[in-house]
Amino acid sequence: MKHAVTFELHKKDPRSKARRGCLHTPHGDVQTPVFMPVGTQATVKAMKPEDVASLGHEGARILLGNTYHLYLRPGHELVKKAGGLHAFMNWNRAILTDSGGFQVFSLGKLRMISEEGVAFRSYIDGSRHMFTPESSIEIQQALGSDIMMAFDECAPYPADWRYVKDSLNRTTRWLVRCRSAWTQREKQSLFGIMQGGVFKDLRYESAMQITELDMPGYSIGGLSVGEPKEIMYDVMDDCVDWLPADKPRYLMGVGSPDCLFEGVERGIDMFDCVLPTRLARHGVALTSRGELKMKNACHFEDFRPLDEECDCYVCRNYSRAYLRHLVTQNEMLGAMLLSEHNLHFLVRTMENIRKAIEEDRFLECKKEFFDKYYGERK
RNA sequence: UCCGGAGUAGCUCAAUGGUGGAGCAACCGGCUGUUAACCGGUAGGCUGUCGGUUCGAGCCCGACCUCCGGAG
Repeated sequence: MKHAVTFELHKKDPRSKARRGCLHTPHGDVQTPVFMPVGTQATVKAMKPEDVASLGHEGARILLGNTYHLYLRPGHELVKKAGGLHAFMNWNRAILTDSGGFQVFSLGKLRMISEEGVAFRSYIDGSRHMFTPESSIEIQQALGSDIMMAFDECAPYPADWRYVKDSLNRTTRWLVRCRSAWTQREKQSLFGIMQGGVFKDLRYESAMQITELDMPGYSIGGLSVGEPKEIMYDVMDDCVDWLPADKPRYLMGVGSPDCLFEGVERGIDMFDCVLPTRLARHGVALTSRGELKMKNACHFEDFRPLDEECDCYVCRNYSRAYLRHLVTQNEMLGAMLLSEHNLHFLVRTMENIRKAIEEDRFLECKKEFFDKYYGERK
């Protein structure tokens, strides 16, 4: 049977594990490596869908939505009545939904994990709920995303070896149940998630278990949860080798511009992260010369654009002085413009990376980026 | 002019006669499968002025200055 989402590998970088490919989805093709903006509550915060669609030169091709949040509000049944998440939020390109697994971890105190699933209380009204692999898939099928994520447990850092081992084994058993509950195979795909914390033997164990299930794609979960970056890079480096080359590899929750380059170099195809939009709402701009904290007084009288090398709508029309004014006054336009710029910056950076891989100069592209990003500010 | 009220951080206000605080603003930092337009830190003061009472006054008393309200 043909899967809803297939991966086509176009090219491999001769001097690193970086690769160039394409995800074919029911809502269009997604060129990889790709950064996926996060739209947890059926919206990329402070952005109109049409503006997300015109980010960079090619536009964002895929977004994230979240099972946990949409289940609680407005409820997946309502989204289904609306015609699915695409119709509900007016986004006709691809959507990937997270399973709610991460919330199991991040909403720590409100949950209770068992073999069956996770009992938790709503952070909104304290009401009691239960997520199981089956219910997570049922919700994601109601949402109608192109790529569903398996229901997993993202172990915290630090966590001891024994706990992580038990956790990853349960996550694999949950994956088997997710796969059985997955019925709309011609419309939706399901990715498995590798866990194992920072323990390489456990990562290997997890990889062997999930790859045996022959999923359409695999993600690396449980990283970027507080461990030092060097450890994350080291673990990731091995994880990728244990995943099949003909399937997409998705590093969940990453990242910052430097992490994107490090991930691509190690063979990651997909990334998502709240960082660019959250930083934007908190007054920080990502630029080719590093982060700019727009609340800082040094931008008061600076009439240059955020990034003189950027061709986004914001940089073509607004000055740092104006953006600082908006941000310090807590005007919503400040969050809107910085969100648009930051997402454009990451989407554009990924476009540059894809082009560099095609031209066999990924490592040069990376060095050039880092020299500027961490070099002297202008 | 008279009566009343009020003067404390840049602003709005706390502080039984016993080491003057908070919120906001300012300045700085943090944020990685969004409970986050959030969280944290730093700085900022001859308590309107001058006298008096008291061991001790932002606080009690007097005068003056300024502002607000009322009356005329």
